[in-house]
Amino acid sequence: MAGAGGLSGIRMGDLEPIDRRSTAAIVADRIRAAIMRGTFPPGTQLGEVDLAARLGVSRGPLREAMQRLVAEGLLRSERHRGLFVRDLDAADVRDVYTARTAVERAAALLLLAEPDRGPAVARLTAAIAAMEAAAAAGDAVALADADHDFHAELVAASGSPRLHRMSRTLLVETRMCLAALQQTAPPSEDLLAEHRTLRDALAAGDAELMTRVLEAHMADAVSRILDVAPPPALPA
Amino acid sequence: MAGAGGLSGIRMGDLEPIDRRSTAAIVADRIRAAIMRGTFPPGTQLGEVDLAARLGVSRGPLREAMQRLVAEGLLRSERHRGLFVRDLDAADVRDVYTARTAVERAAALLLLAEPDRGPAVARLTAAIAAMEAAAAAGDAVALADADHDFHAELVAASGSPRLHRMSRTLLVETRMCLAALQQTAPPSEDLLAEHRTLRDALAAGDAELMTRVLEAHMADAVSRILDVAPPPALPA
DNA sequence: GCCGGGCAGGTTGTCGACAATCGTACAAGC
DNA sequence: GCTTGTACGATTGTCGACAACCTGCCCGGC
Repeated sequence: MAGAGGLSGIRMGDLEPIDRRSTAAIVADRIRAAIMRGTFPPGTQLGEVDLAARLGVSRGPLREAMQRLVAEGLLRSERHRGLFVRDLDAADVRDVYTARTAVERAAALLLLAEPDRGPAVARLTAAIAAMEAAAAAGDAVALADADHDFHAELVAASGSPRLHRMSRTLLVETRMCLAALQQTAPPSEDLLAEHRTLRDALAAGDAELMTRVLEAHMADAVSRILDVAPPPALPA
Repeated sequence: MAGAGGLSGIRMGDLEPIDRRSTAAIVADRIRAAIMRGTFPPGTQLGEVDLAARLGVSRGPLREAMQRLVAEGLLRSERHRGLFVRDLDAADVRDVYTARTAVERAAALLLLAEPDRGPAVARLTAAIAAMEAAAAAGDAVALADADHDFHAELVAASGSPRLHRMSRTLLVETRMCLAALQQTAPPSEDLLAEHRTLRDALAAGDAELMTRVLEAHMADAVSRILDVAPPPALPA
Protein backbone atom coordinates (compact mmCIF):
# COMPACT_ATOMS: atom_id res chain seq x y z
CA MET A 1 0.00 0.00 0.00
CA ALA A 2 2.64 2.47 1.00
CA GLY A 3 3.79 4.55 -1.93
CA ALA A 4 1.63 2.61 -4.37
CA GLY A 5 -1.04 5.27 -4.74
CA GLY A 6 -1.53 7.71 -7.56
CA LEU A 7 1.30 9.92 -6.49
CA SER A 8 3.71 8.36 -8.99
CA GLY A 9 6.27 7.51 -6.40
CA ILE A 10 6.68 11.06 -5.19
CA ARG A 11 8.21 10.93 -1.76
CA MET A 12 5.87 12.44 0.73
CA GLY A 13 8.35 12.55 3.54
CA ASP A 14 6.88 12.98 6.96
CA LEU A 15 3.94 14.87 5.55
CA GLU A 16 1.47 13.26 7.85
CA PRO A 17 -2.16 14.35 7.89
CA ILE A 18 -2.13 17.54 9.84
CA ASP A 19 -4.43 16.20 12.51
CA ARG A 20 -4.51 19.43 14.40
CA ARG A 21 -5.36 18.28 17.84
CA SER A 22 -8.37 19.60 19.61
CA THR A 23 -8.11 22.95 21.27
CA ALA A 24 -8.83 21.36 24.61
CA ALA A 25 -5.80 19.11 24.24
CA ILE A 26 -3.56 22.04 23.36
CA VAL A 27 -4.84 24.08 26.27
CA ALA A 28 -4.39 21.12 28.59
CA ASP A 29 -0.79 20.73 27.47
CA ARG A 30 -0.12 24.39 27.99
CA ILE A 31 -1.55 24.43 31.49
CA ARG A 32 0.15 21.17 32.35
CA ALA A 33 3.47 22.64 31.32
CA ALA A 34 2.77 25.75 33.37
CA ILE A 35 2.00 23.68 36.43
CA MET A 36 5.13 21.65 35.86
CA ARG A 37 7.25 24.76 35.50
CA GLY A 38 5.90 26.03 38.76
CA THR A 39 4.10 28.98 37.20
CA PHE A 40 1.03 27.96 39.16
CA PRO A 41 2.17 26.92 42.62
CA PRO A 42 0.14 24.24 44.36
CA GLY A 43 -3.02 25.56 45.94
CA THR A 44 -3.53 28.47 43.58
CA GLN A 45 -6.96 28.97 42.16
CA LEU A 46 -7.26 29.01 38.40
CA GLY A 47 -9.97 31.47 37.41
CA GLU A 48 -11.67 30.42 34.23
CA VAL A 49 -12.31 33.80 32.70
CA ASP A 50 -8.79 34.95 33.40
CA LEU A 51 -7.16 31.85 31.95
CA ALA A 52 -9.48 31.81 28.97
CA ALA A 53 -8.69 35.40 28.16
CA ARG A 54 -4.96 34.81 28.57
CA LEU A 55 -5.00 31.80 26.26
CA GLY A 56 -7.26 33.45 23.72
CA VAL A 57 -9.99 30.84 23.91
CA SER A 58 -13.47 30.79 25.29
CA ARG A 59 -14.50 29.19 28.52
CA GLY A 60 -15.90 26.14 26.76
CA PRO A 61 -12.69 24.58 25.50
CA LEU A 62 -10.88 25.73 28.62
CA ARG A 63 -13.29 23.88 30.86
CA GLU A 64 -12.84 20.76 28.76
CA ALA A 65 -9.09 21.02 29.20
CA MET A 66 -9.56 21.47 32.93
CA GLN A 67 -11.62 18.31 33.15
CA ARG A 68 -8.76 16.48 31.52
CA LEU A 69 -6.33 17.73 34.11
CA VAL A 70 -8.76 16.88 36.88
CA ALA A 71 -8.96 13.35 35.52
CA GLU A 72 -5.17 13.20 35.60
CA GLY A 73 -5.20 14.27 39.21
CA LEU A 74 -3.28 17.49 38.67
CA LEU A 75 -6.20 19.74 39.50
CA ARG A 76 -8.79 19.60 42.21
CA SER A 77 -12.31 20.77 41.45
CA GLU A 78 -14.69 22.11 44.06
CA ARG A 79 -18.23 22.75 42.97
CA HIS A 80 -19.05 26.43 42.68
CA ARG A 81 -15.72 27.20 44.27
CA GLY A 82 -13.24 26.84 41.51
CA LEU A 83 -10.30 24.83 40.28
CA PHE A 84 -7.16 24.58 42.35
CA VAL A 85 -3.75 23.16 41.69
CA ARG A 86 -3.40 20.12 43.88
CA ASP A 87 -0.87 20.50 46.63
CA LEU A 88 1.07 17.39 47.47
CA ASP A 89 1.89 16.34 50.99
CA ALA A 90 4.40 13.79 52.14
CA ALA A 91 2.02 10.90 51.53
CA ASP A 92 1.53 12.10 47.97
CA VAL A 93 5.26 12.27 47.40
CA ARG A 94 5.61 8.67 48.51
CA ASP A 95 2.65 7.68 46.40
CA VAL A 96 4.01 9.35 43.31
CA TYR A 97 7.28 7.53 43.64
CA THR A 98 5.57 4.25 44.42
CA ALA A 99 3.58 4.55 41.22
CA ARG A 100 6.64 5.68 39.29
CA THR A 101 8.57 2.69 40.51
CA ALA A 102 5.82 0.39 39.37
CA VAL A 103 5.53 2.01 35.95
CA GLU A 104 9.21 2.43 35.22
CA ARG A 105 10.09 -1.03 36.43
CA ALA A 106 7.52 -2.50 34.08
CA ALA A 107 8.75 -0.30 31.24
CA ALA A 108 12.35 -1.30 31.84
CA LEU A 109 11.46 -4.97 31.90
CA LEU A 110 9.60 -4.53 28.64
CA LEU A 111 12.64 -2.83 27.20
CA LEU A 112 14.85 -5.65 28.35
CA ALA A 113 12.67 -8.09 26.45
CA GLU A 114 13.48 -6.34 23.19
CA PRO A 115 16.45 -7.65 21.26
CA ASP A 116 17.80 -4.34 20.01
CA ARG A 117 18.12 -1.87 22.83
CA GLY A 118 20.75 0.22 21.07
CA PRO A 119 18.62 3.24 20.13
CA ALA A 120 16.97 3.37 23.53
CA VAL A 121 20.30 3.22 25.32
CA ALA A 122 21.60 5.95 23.05
CA ARG A 123 18.73 8.24 23.98
CA LEU A 124 19.24 7.52 27.66
CA THR A 125 22.91 8.31 27.23
CA ALA A 126 22.00 11.60 25.58
CA ALA A 127 19.78 12.48 28.51
CA ILE A 128 22.60 11.67 30.89
CA ALA A 129 24.90 13.91 28.89
CA ALA A 130 22.39 16.72 29.25
CA MET A 131 22.30 16.07 32.96
CA GLU A 132 26.08 16.23 33.14
CA ALA A 133 26.14 19.51 31.29
CA ALA A 134 23.47 20.96 33.53
CA ALA A 135 25.24 19.77 36.64
CA ALA A 136 28.53 21.26 35.44
CA ALA A 137 26.80 24.56 34.76
CA GLY A 138 25.02 24.46 38.08
CA ASP A 139 21.67 24.83 36.37
CA ALA A 140 19.18 23.11 38.63
CA VAL A 141 16.26 23.60 36.27
CA ALA A 142 18.10 22.12 33.31
CA LEU A 143 19.20 19.25 35.51
CA ALA A 144 15.63 18.54 36.48
CA ASP A 145 14.61 18.81 32.83
CA ALA A 146 17.22 16.29 31.78
CA ASP A 147 16.28 13.99 34.63
CA HIS A 148 12.69 14.24 33.47
CA ASP A 149 13.74 13.43 29.91
CA PHE A 150 15.73 10.41 31.01
CA HIS A 151 12.77 8.77 32.68
CA ALA A 152 10.36 9.85 29.94
CA GLU A 153 12.64 8.25 27.35
CA LEU A 154 12.91 5.12 29.42
CA VAL A 155 9.16 4.66 29.52
CA ALA A 156 8.68 5.73 25.92
CA ALA A 157 11.23 3.15 24.80
CA SER A 158 9.12 0.42 26.30
CA GLY A 159 6.57 0.96 23.55
CA SER A 160 3.66 0.68 25.96
CA PRO A 161 1.15 3.47 25.40
CA ARG A 162 -0.52 2.95 28.75
CA LEU A 163 2.67 2.99 30.77
CA HIS A 164 3.68 6.05 28.78
CA ARG A 165 0.46 7.87 29.57
CA MET A 166 0.67 7.07 33.26
CA SER A 167 4.29 8.11 33.35
CA ARG A 168 3.57 11.48 31.83
CA THR A 169 1.24 12.46 34.64
CA LEU A 170 3.53 11.04 37.29
CA LEU A 171 6.50 12.96 35.96
CA VAL A 172 4.55 16.19 36.06
CA GLU A 173 3.68 15.48 39.66
CA THR A 174 7.31 14.80 40.35
CA ARG A 175 8.17 18.22 39.04
CA MET A 176 5.46 19.71 41.22
CA CYS A 177 7.08 18.12 44.25
CA LEU A 178 10.46 19.49 43.31
CA ALA A 179 9.19 22.95 42.46
CA ALA A 180 7.09 23.17 45.60
CA LEU A 181 9.88 22.22 47.94
CA GLN A 182 12.46 24.26 46.11
CA GLN A 183 14.78 21.33 45.90
CA THR A 184 17.53 23.35 44.32
CA ALA A 185 20.53 21.50 45.57
CA PRO A 186 20.48 17.79 44.89
CA PRO A 187 23.78 16.00 45.21
CA SER A 188 24.16 15.82 41.47
CA GLU A 189 27.04 13.38 41.52
CA ASP A 190 25.02 10.67 43.20
CA LEU A 191 22.11 11.42 40.89
CA LEU A 192 24.30 11.02 37.83
CA ALA A 193 25.84 7.82 39.09
CA GLU A 194 22.42 6.30 39.68
CA HIS A 195 21.27 7.14 36.18
CA ARG A 196 24.46 5.80 34.63
CA THR A 197 24.13 2.54 36.52
CA LEU A 198 20.52 2.27 35.42
CA ARG A 199 21.48 2.77 31.79
CA ASP A 200 24.32 0.29 32.05
CA ALA A 201 22.05 -2.31 33.57
CA LEU A 202 19.60 -1.81 30.72
CA ALA A 203 22.35 -2.03 28.13
CA ALA A 204 23.75 -5.17 29.69
CA GLY A 205 20.33 -6.76 30.03
CA ASP A 206 20.71 -7.29 33.75
CA ALA A 207 17.14 -7.29 34.98
CA GLU A 208 18.01 -7.99 38.57
CA LEU A 209 20.49 -5.15 38.81
CA MET A 210 18.16 -2.80 36.97
CA THR A 211 15.31 -3.44 39.39
CA ARG A 212 17.53 -2.96 42.38
CA VAL A 213 19.02 0.29 41.10
CA LEU A 214 15.67 1.67 40.05
CA GLU A 215 14.06 1.00 43.40
CA ALA A 216 17.02 2.49 45.21
CA HIS A 217 16.90 5.51 42.91
CA MET A 218 13.26 6.13 43.73
CA ALA A 219 13.76 5.59 47.43
CA ASP A 220 16.64 8.06 47.37
CA ALA A 221 14.51 10.63 45.62
CA VAL A 222 11.79 10.35 48.23
CA SER A 223 14.33 10.71 50.99
CA ARG A 224 15.84 13.75 49.35
CA ILE A 225 12.49 15.44 48.88
CA LEU A 226 11.11 14.69 52.31
CA ASP A 227 14.41 15.73 53.80
CA VAL A 228 14.68 12.74 56.03
CA ALA A 229 17.78 10.70 56.34
CA PRO A 230 17.60 7.60 54.16
CA PRO A 231 16.84 4.53 56.21
CA PRO A 232 20.15 2.91 57.15
CA ALA A 233 19.15 -0.72 56.76
CA LEU A 234 15.77 -1.36 55.25
CA PRO A 235 15.23 -4.96 54.20
CA ALA A 236 12.36 -4.17 51.80
CA MET B 1 -9.85 20.86 66.70
CA ALA B 2 -11.99 17.84 66.00
CA GLY B 3 -15.04 17.72 68.23
CA ALA B 4 -14.01 20.87 70.07
CA GLY B 5 -16.44 23.14 68.25
CA GLY B 6 -19.74 24.46 69.44
CA LEU B 7 -21.55 21.23 68.88
CA SER B 8 -21.29 20.24 72.53
CA GLY B 9 -20.04 16.80 71.78
CA ILE B 10 -23.04 15.78 69.73
CA ARG B 11 -22.12 12.83 67.60
CA MET B 12 -22.43 13.76 63.99
CA GLY B 13 -22.18 10.25 62.69
CA ASP B 14 -21.16 9.91 59.07
CA LEU B 15 -22.74 13.19 58.18
CA GLU B 16 -20.14 14.01 55.64
CA PRO B 17 -20.18 17.26 53.68
CA ILE B 18 -22.49 16.56 50.79
CA ASP B 19 -19.95 17.45 48.13
CA ARG B 20 -22.19 16.67 45.23
CA ARG B 21 -19.77 15.91 42.47
CA SER B 22 -19.74 17.84 39.27
CA THR B 23 -22.17 16.88 36.56
CA ALA B 24 -19.30 16.07 34.24
CA ALA B 25 -17.98 13.50 36.69
CA ILE B 26 -21.37 11.86 37.02
CA VAL B 27 -21.84 11.76 33.27
CA ALA B 28 -18.35 10.34 32.83
CA ASP B 29 -19.09 7.59 35.33
CA ARG B 30 -22.31 6.75 33.59
CA ILE B 31 -20.74 6.51 30.15
CA ARG B 32 -17.76 4.61 31.54
CA ALA B 33 -20.11 2.07 33.03
CA ALA B 34 -21.98 1.80 29.75
CA ILE B 35 -18.76 1.18 27.86
CA MET B 36 -17.73 -1.39 30.42
CA ARG B 37 -21.08 -3.15 30.23
CA GLY B 38 -20.71 -3.38 26.49
CA THR B 39 -23.63 -1.08 25.77
CA PHE B 40 -21.37 0.83 23.42
CA PRO B 41 -19.29 -1.71 21.53
CA PRO B 42 -15.82 -0.62 20.46
CA GLY B 43 -15.82 1.51 17.37
CA THR B 44 -19.27 2.98 17.83
CA GLN B 45 -19.65 6.68 17.39
CA LEU B 46 -21.10 8.60 20.29
CA GLY B 47 -23.18 11.47 18.98
CA GLU B 48 -23.15 14.38 21.36
CA VAL B 49 -26.70 15.62 20.89
CA ASP B 50 -28.10 12.14 21.20
CA LEU B 51 -26.18 11.33 24.37
CA ALA B 52 -26.88 14.72 25.89
CA ALA B 53 -30.59 14.33 25.29
CA ARG B 54 -30.57 10.82 26.69
CA LEU B 55 -28.76 11.87 29.85
CA GLY B 56 -30.82 14.99 30.30
CA VAL B 57 -27.90 17.40 30.20
CA SER B 58 -26.67 19.92 27.73
CA ARG B 59 -23.76 19.44 25.40
CA GLY B 60 -21.44 21.47 27.59
CA PRO B 61 -21.15 19.14 30.57
CA LEU B 62 -21.29 16.15 28.26
CA ARG B 63 -18.28 17.36 26.29
CA GLU B 64 -16.39 17.86 29.54
CA ALA B 65 -17.15 14.30 30.52
CA MET B 66 -16.01 13.11 27.12
CA GLN B 67 -12.70 14.88 27.50
CA ARG B 68 -12.22 13.01 30.73
CA LEU B 69 -12.78 9.69 29.05
CA VAL B 70 -10.48 10.68 26.20
CA ALA B 71 -7.79 11.47 28.74
CA GLU B 72 -8.32 8.03 30.23
CA GLY B 73 -7.87 6.48 26.82
CA LEU B 74 -11.34 4.96 26.64
CA LEU B 75 -12.51 7.24 23.85
CA ARG B 76 -10.84 8.39 20.68
CA SER B 77 -11.57 11.86 19.40
CA GLU B 78 -11.31 12.84 15.76
CA ARG B 79 -11.68 16.48 14.95
CA HIS B 80 -14.94 17.31 13.26
CA ARG B 81 -15.63 13.62 12.95
CA GLY B 82 -16.85 12.60 16.32
CA LEU B 83 -16.04 10.54 19.39
CA PHE B 84 -15.58 6.82 19.06
CA VAL B 85 -15.19 4.04 21.56
CA ARG B 86 -11.64 2.82 21.22
CA ASP B 87 -11.37 -0.65 19.81
CA LEU B 88 -8.60 -2.73 21.23
CA ASP B 89 -6.44 -4.98 19.12
CA ALA B 90 -4.14 -7.75 20.26
CA ALA B 91 -1.35 -5.31 21.09
CA ASP B 92 -3.73 -3.34 23.27
CA VAL B 93 -4.78 -6.45 25.12
CA ARG B 94 -1.17 -7.25 25.88
CA ASP B 95 -0.55 -3.66 26.88
CA VAL B 96 -3.53 -3.55 29.22
CA TYR B 97 -2.35 -6.65 31.00
CA THR B 98 1.22 -5.44 31.10
CA ALA B 99 0.08 -2.27 32.81
CA ARG B 100 -2.26 -4.18 35.08
CA THR B 101 0.55 -6.47 36.13
CA ALA B 102 2.70 -3.48 36.99
CA VAL B 103 -0.04 -1.74 38.95
CA GLU B 104 -1.39 -4.74 40.81
CA ARG B 105 2.05 -6.07 41.65
CA ALA B 106 2.93 -2.73 43.20
CA ALA B 107 -0.37 -2.61 45.03
CA ALA B 108 0.08 -6.11 46.38
CA LEU B 109 3.60 -5.33 47.56
CA LEU B 110 2.26 -2.25 49.30
CA LEU B 111 -0.38 -4.36 50.93
CA LEU B 112 2.19 -6.87 52.06
CA ALA B 113 4.06 -4.07 53.80
CA GLU B 114 1.10 -3.39 56.04
CA PRO B 115 0.99 -5.23 59.34
CA ASP B 116 -2.75 -5.91 59.46
CA ARG B 117 -3.96 -7.42 56.24
CA GLY B 118 -7.00 -9.04 57.79
CA PRO B 119 -9.71 -6.72 56.41
CA ALA B 120 -8.21 -6.72 52.96
CA VAL B 121 -7.99 -10.49 52.86
CA ALA B 122 -11.58 -10.69 54.04
CA ARG B 123 -12.75 -8.50 51.19
CA LEU B 124 -10.78 -10.54 48.69
CA THR B 125 -12.34 -13.67 50.13
CA ALA B 126 -15.77 -12.13 49.71
CA ALA B 127 -15.02 -11.40 46.08
CA ILE B 128 -13.88 -14.97 45.59
CA ALA B 129 -17.12 -16.18 47.16
CA ALA B 130 -19.05 -14.08 44.67
CA MET B 131 -17.00 -15.59 41.88
CA GLU B 132 -17.78 -19.08 43.15
CA ALA B 133 -21.47 -18.33 43.27
CA ALA B 134 -21.42 -16.90 39.77
CA ALA B 135 -19.46 -19.84 38.44
CA ALA B 136 -21.87 -22.27 40.07
CA ALA B 137 -24.81 -20.43 38.53
CA GLY B 138 -23.11 -20.27 35.17
CA ASP B 139 -23.49 -16.49 35.10
CA ALA B 140 -20.60 -15.23 33.02
CA VAL B 141 -21.42 -11.57 33.60
CA ALA B 142 -21.56 -11.95 37.36
CA LEU B 143 -18.32 -13.90 37.23
CA ALA B 144 -16.64 -11.09 35.36
CA ASP B 145 -18.11 -8.60 37.82
CA ALA B 146 -16.72 -10.51 40.77
CA ASP B 147 -13.35 -10.88 39.07
CA HIS B 148 -13.38 -7.15 38.51
CA ASP B 149 -14.22 -6.55 42.15
CA PHE B 150 -11.44 -8.81 43.33
CA HIS B 151 -8.77 -6.86 41.52
CA ALA B 152 -10.35 -3.52 42.36
CA GLU B 153 -10.34 -4.45 46.05
CA LEU B 154 -6.75 -5.59 45.81
CA VAL B 155 -5.61 -2.25 44.47
CA ALA B 156 -7.88 -0.26 46.75
CA ALA B 157 -6.47 -2.07 49.76
CA SER B 158 -3.02 -0.81 48.88
CA GLY B 159 -4.11 2.68 49.90
CA SER B 160 -2.39 4.27 46.92
CA PRO B 161 -4.67 6.76 45.21
CA ARG B 162 -2.58 6.81 42.06
CA LEU B 163 -2.44 3.08 41.65
CA HIS B 164 -6.15 3.02 42.33
CA ARG B 165 -6.88 5.57 39.64
CA MET B 166 -4.77 3.78 37.07
CA SER B 167 -6.33 0.47 37.96
CA ARG B 168 -9.84 1.77 37.46
CA THR B 169 -9.21 2.67 33.85
CA LEU B 170 -7.32 -0.54 33.20
CA LEU B 171 -10.11 -2.65 34.62
CA VAL B 172 -12.63 -0.93 32.37
CA GLU B 173 -10.41 -1.70 29.41
CA THR B 174 -10.21 -5.28 30.56
CA ARG B 175 -13.97 -5.49 30.50
CA MET B 176 -13.95 -3.99 27.03
CA CYS B 177 -11.64 -6.76 25.87
CA LEU B 178 -13.87 -9.40 27.37
CA ALA B 179 -17.10 -7.90 26.05
CA ALA B 180 -15.67 -7.36 22.60
CA LEU B 181 -14.43 -10.88 22.20
CA GLN B 182 -17.48 -12.44 23.82
CA GLN B 183 -15.34 -14.42 26.15
CA THR B 184 -18.30 -16.19 27.66
CA ALA B 185 -16.70 -19.45 28.59
CA PRO B 186 -13.62 -19.08 30.72
CA PRO B 187 -12.47 -22.20 32.52
CA SER B 188 -13.82 -20.91 35.79
CA GLU B 189 -12.15 -23.55 37.93
CA ASP B 190 -8.66 -22.46 36.93
CA LEU B 191 -9.70 -18.84 37.36
CA LEU B 192 -10.93 -19.48 40.88
CA ALA B 193 -7.84 -21.42 41.82
CA GLU B 194 -5.60 -18.59 40.68
CA HIS B 195 -7.50 -16.04 42.72
CA ARG B 196 -7.48 -18.26 45.78
CA THR B 197 -3.75 -18.78 45.52
CA LEU B 198 -3.26 -15.05 45.14
CA ARG B 199 -5.30 -14.33 48.24
CA ASP B 200 -3.49 -17.00 50.22
CA ALA B 201 -0.11 -15.62 49.20
CA LEU B 202 -1.22 -12.18 50.36
CA ALA B 203 -2.54 -13.51 53.62
CA ALA B 204 0.64 -15.46 54.26
CA GLY B 205 2.85 -12.52 53.33
CA ASP B 206 4.70 -14.47 50.67
CA ALA B 207 5.84 -11.78 48.25
CA GLU B 208 7.70 -14.12 45.97
CA LEU B 209 4.76 -16.47 45.54
CA MET B 210 2.36 -13.57 45.12
CA THR B 211 4.42 -12.04 42.33
CA ARG B 212 4.73 -15.34 40.53
CA VAL B 213 1.02 -16.14 40.76
CA LEU B 214 -0.01 -12.66 39.73
CA GLU B 215 2.19 -12.65 36.65
CA ALA B 216 0.99 -16.11 35.70
CA HIS B 217 -2.60 -15.01 36.22
CA MET B 218 -2.16 -12.07 33.86
CA ALA B 219 -0.35 -14.14 31.28
CA ASP B 220 -3.12 -16.72 31.38
CA ALA B 221 -5.74 -14.03 30.87
CA VAL B 222 -3.95 -12.69 27.81
CA SER B 223 -3.69 -16.17 26.39
CA ARG B 224 -7.36 -16.81 27.01
CA ILE B 225 -8.43 -13.59 25.36
CA LEU B 226 -6.15 -13.83 22.36
CA ASP B 227 -7.13 -17.44 21.97
CA VAL B 228 -3.62 -18.65 21.50
CA ALA B 229 -2.21 -21.58 23.33
CA PRO B 230 -0.19 -20.44 26.32
CA PRO B 231 3.51 -20.58 25.59
CA PRO B 232 4.76 -23.98 26.71
CA ALA B 233 8.14 -22.93 28.01
CA LEU B 234 8.77 -19.23 28.11
CA PRO B 235 11.78 -18.29 30.20
CA ALA B 236 10.69 -14.67 30.68
C1' DG C 1 -16.89 4.50 -18.13
C1' DC C 2 -14.18 7.38 -15.20
C1' DC C 3 -12.87 11.62 -12.89
C1' DG C 4 -13.42 16.21 -10.81
C1' DG C 5 -16.55 19.84 -8.99
C1' DG C 6 -20.30 21.15 -6.39
C1' DC C 7 -24.12 20.71 -3.21
C1' DA C 8 -26.70 19.12 0.74
C1' DG C 9 -26.86 16.96 5.31
C1' DG C 10 -25.14 16.28 9.63
C1' DT C 11 -21.69 16.63 12.99
C1' DT C 12 -18.46 18.96 15.94
C1' DG C 13 -16.13 23.41 17.63
C1' DT C 14 -16.79 27.73 19.64
C1' DC C 15 -18.96 31.54 21.68
C1' DG C 16 -21.85 34.65 24.46
C1' DA C 17 -25.39 35.09 27.97
C1' DC C 18 -28.30 33.67 31.88
C1' DA C 19 -29.06 31.29 36.31
C1' DA C 20 -27.40 29.15 40.59
C1' DT C 21 -24.24 29.07 44.15
C1' DC C 22 -20.60 30.47 47.31
C1' DG C 23 -17.63 33.75 50.12
C1' DT C 24 -17.43 38.06 52.36
C1' DA C 25 -18.69 42.19 54.62
C1' DC C 26 -21.80 44.73 57.12
C1' DA C 27 -25.61 45.72 60.11
C1' DA C 28 -28.94 44.25 63.70
C1' DG C 29 -30.15 41.78 67.91
C1' DC C 30 -29.18 39.21 72.28
C1' DG D 1 -18.73 41.10 72.59
C1' DC D 2 -20.63 37.45 70.16
C1' DT D 3 -23.82 35.53 67.25
C1' DT D 4 -27.21 35.82 63.55
C1' DG D 5 -29.35 37.50 59.40
C1' DT D 6 -28.89 39.80 55.05
C1' DA D 7 -27.09 41.99 50.86
C1' DC D 8 -23.52 42.21 47.62
C1' DG D 9 -19.82 40.78 44.44
C1' DA D 10 -17.68 37.24 42.11
C1' DT D 11 -17.27 32.83 40.30
C1' DT D 12 -18.88 28.65 38.40
C1' DG D 13 -22.52 25.69 36.02
C1' DT D 14 -25.52 25.39 32.25
C1' DC D 15 -27.77 26.38 28.06
C1' DG D 16 -28.91 27.69 23.31
C1' DA D 17 -27.27 29.30 18.85
C1' DC D 18 -24.00 30.23 15.15
C1' DA D 19 -19.95 28.99 12.40
C1' DA D 20 -16.57 25.64 10.59
C1' DC D 21 -15.78 21.32 9.00
C1' DC D 22 -16.16 16.59 7.13
C1' DT D 23 -18.77 12.99 4.53
C1' DG D 24 -21.50 11.22 0.99
C1' DC D 25 -24.05 11.78 -3.15
C1' DC D 26 -25.20 13.76 -7.53
C1' DC D 27 -24.12 15.90 -11.78
C1' DG D 28 -21.41 17.60 -15.66
C1' DG D 29 -17.34 16.94 -18.47
C1' DC D 30 -13.73 14.17 -20.76
